[in-house]
Amino acid sequence: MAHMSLLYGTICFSHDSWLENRSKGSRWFGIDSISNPSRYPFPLRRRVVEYLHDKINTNEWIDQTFMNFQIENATPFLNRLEKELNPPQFQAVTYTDGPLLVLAGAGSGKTRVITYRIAYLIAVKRLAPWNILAVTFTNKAAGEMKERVDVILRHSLRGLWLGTFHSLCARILRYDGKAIGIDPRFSIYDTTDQGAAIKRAMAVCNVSPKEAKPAAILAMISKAKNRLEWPEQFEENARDEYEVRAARVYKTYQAILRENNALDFDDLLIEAVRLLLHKPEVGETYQKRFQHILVDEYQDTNHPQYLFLRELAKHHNRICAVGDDDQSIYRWRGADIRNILEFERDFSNVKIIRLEQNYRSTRNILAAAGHLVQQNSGRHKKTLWTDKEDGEKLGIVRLPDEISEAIWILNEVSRLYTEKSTPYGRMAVFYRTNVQSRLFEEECIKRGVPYRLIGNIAFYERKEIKDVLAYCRLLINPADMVSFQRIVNLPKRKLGAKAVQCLMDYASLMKLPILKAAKTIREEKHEATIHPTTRERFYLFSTLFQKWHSQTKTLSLPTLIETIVNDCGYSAMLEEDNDPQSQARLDNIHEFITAAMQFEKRFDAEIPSPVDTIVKLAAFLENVALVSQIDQLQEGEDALILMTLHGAKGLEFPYVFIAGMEEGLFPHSKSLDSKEAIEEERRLCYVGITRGQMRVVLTHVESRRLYGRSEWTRPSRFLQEIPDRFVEELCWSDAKPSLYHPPGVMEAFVSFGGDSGDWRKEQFEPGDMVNHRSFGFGVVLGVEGEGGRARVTVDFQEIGKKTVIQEFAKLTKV
DNA sequence: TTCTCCAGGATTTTT
DNA sequence: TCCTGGAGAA
Ligand SMILES: Nc1ncnc2c1ncn2[C@@H]1O[C@H](COP(=O)(O)OP(=O)(O)OP(=O)(O)O)[C@@H](O)[C@H]1O
Repeated sequence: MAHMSLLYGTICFSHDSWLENRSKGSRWFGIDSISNPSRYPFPLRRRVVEYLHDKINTNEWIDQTFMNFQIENATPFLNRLEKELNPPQFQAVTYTDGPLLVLAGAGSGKTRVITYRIAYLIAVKRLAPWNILAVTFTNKAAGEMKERVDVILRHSLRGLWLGTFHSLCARILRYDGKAIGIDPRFSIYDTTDQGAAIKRAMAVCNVSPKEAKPAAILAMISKAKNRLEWPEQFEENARDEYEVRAARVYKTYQAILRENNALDFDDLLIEAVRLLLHKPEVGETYQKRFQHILVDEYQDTNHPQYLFLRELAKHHNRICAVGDDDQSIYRWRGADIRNILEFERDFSNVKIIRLEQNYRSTRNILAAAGHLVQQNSGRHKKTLWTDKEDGEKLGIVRLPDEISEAIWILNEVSRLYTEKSTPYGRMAVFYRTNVQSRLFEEECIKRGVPYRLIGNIAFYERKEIKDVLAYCRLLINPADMVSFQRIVNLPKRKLGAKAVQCLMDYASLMKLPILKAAKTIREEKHEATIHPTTRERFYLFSTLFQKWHSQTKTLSLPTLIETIVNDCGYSAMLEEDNDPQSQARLDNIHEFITAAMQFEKRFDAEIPSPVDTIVKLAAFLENVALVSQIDQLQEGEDALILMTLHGAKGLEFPYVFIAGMEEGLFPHSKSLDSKEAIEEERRLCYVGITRGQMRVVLTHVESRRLYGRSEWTRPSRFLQEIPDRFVEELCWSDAKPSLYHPPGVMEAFVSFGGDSGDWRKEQFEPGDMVNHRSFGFGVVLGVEGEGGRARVTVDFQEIGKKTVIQEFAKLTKV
């Protein structure tokens, strides 16, 4: 993540013309292209190095003259590589004569190859980090890789471009997007923001949300963008009336984004591609610069990403991609498997290396996964072997319902923890859909098992955080109407929907940034649609931003955000209202401010020259916009990992539980009617199983509750596709599960087997103040049932409303 | 303009 | 089952 901040080194903000020039942002937020390093704010020596690097491209000269890298003699390093890599891996790391594709199964060390290859290029091939571009699937993977390379090399990686496609494209667009008319202050719109924009677009086009779901239109637009179809072509290709109207919405949507100076996730990619394709002088700079390109998880790249790579690799033709077609699980969002299958055709003189030794899993796990994925058609046959022992067979457990499923898995987790001293962090529970996480979470809470829930509602998608972010974004990008609309009346400022709509129309008409419109509308004598007092309120609102903007020179980043939160009345609003969630919201905001503080620390460490806080804010926002959910995984904390199967990609755990192995859930009901979709689900299962190092357990239930309705289910076909000899059926206790257990009975049964004895006979009543071991204080709202088995609903100060089982929660009256 | 209540839809996966 | 958003009243 630290690398993110580098790109802001050259951004300059000028205070004089704030709010001005929506389209010619350069004056306000001028960014020097990397091709013009004359204003590079680094110490002189670096500046010269990079300048020359760009101009003459000779590493040797740079090395001898300036580089302060302390790389030992290359020979010990090579010896080390030979020791830590097997021969094909070694070959993949050291082959540098042309395009290279590493096609290999799970756990064969593909990521390891990328990591060592970066180190090799720097240490042995004497490339400057500056000349390397590496792409990973998540920011977390990028961070880890950077750390690994750091450890291997022990020298500065400054200048190395390592990140996700989205973050790298954003970076390029901030530098050079202005060549294709993109203001470098652009906001990045996530799904929620897109929703707001598409609704507006639909309103403009007279398409009601009833006849077409906004999400469906967005999906169509995203698909079109993945094919690089602009609204015009999309309209030409429209096959029916519906698509014609969709095309109109698409066009309007794009216009709105542009007006707001915003890009959505897809735009980041396709605009970067457009830049590279249509501005050869810009493209060339990058093509020359990146002598080596490395890509992990290549099987899940989409068409724009492929074009991005193809363009960048044009000059040096040295691209190294690694991937596994059996692990392609993102075709539903446009990933194109042809990228990896036709790699040989796409680049010239391609060398293909296969890795066949798996270092991760036991034989049973590997064989089970292998047999499963063999059911798929049209795949590359791969050999995968291991010199590990057979290990335990895969466990398959049948349970009566989803509650006992959670109980069973947590029993197992607790058992591993107490009996085998397995740290929680070495165990993970995977599931197909996010809803499933809830029961596991509740069960963890009941038992006091520390857990880490990955995904679901990402921290930065929480309401309160998005609100604060909207204030920040508006401060950076005064044209951002989606952010404006979000917070202009939050806290309440008596600025209702109608008035806001009028102002936005006015801003569009006058081609003014929305914030500027809010400011000037007061003086606008001819604008009769908005009441003068309302105009005054808009003006008042705009002065907030003016004030903050004038403070960006003096305040630190966290203080600035704190000032914003206080000045705008947001914290007061939360403090005053009686919603039990408010305290948790405030805490989240503080956590956000702490994150800003940490970010600033890293930023300052990387960019020594003083930088205006608003630049840091911009960098921080970008960092925030592009973090993915998996990025929440923290090292060093011992907690059970809960996540979707998709999130599990690229990770490994000694103990893996996969829950919900039922037809209609996994494979998901929406995938049942197409062979391709089923095969993708099967690959997902393959990915899940191959995450396991020592033991994998698959659970399924007889009946599952969905939307409050219980459904009978059938075991997933994937269970049958694993040959019996790799599997053992487990019972959830010594007794054979009978056909039907009411959930309460199950729970009681299990709880007596576990560590009980601590539950009290104490009776709670609504209104009682109680204390909970991990949730702190709260007020009882309601009680259901009696004694230790009672379900007590408590409104906790810290985390809000929760229902707990008395005997597990260890509640005490205060 | 804001608040409250009710209906109806949702959850497949995510940068 | 829970949440969102729309409609209608204050
Ligand atoms: N040559 C090796 N010697 C020892 N361990 C290795 C070797 N190569 C890889 N490993 C280990 O094997 C495990 C899997 O490696 P890695 O994650 O790089 O595989 P991968 O092919 O990227 O896996 P996947 O595609 O399933 O995500 C890691 O724990 C890694 O440290």
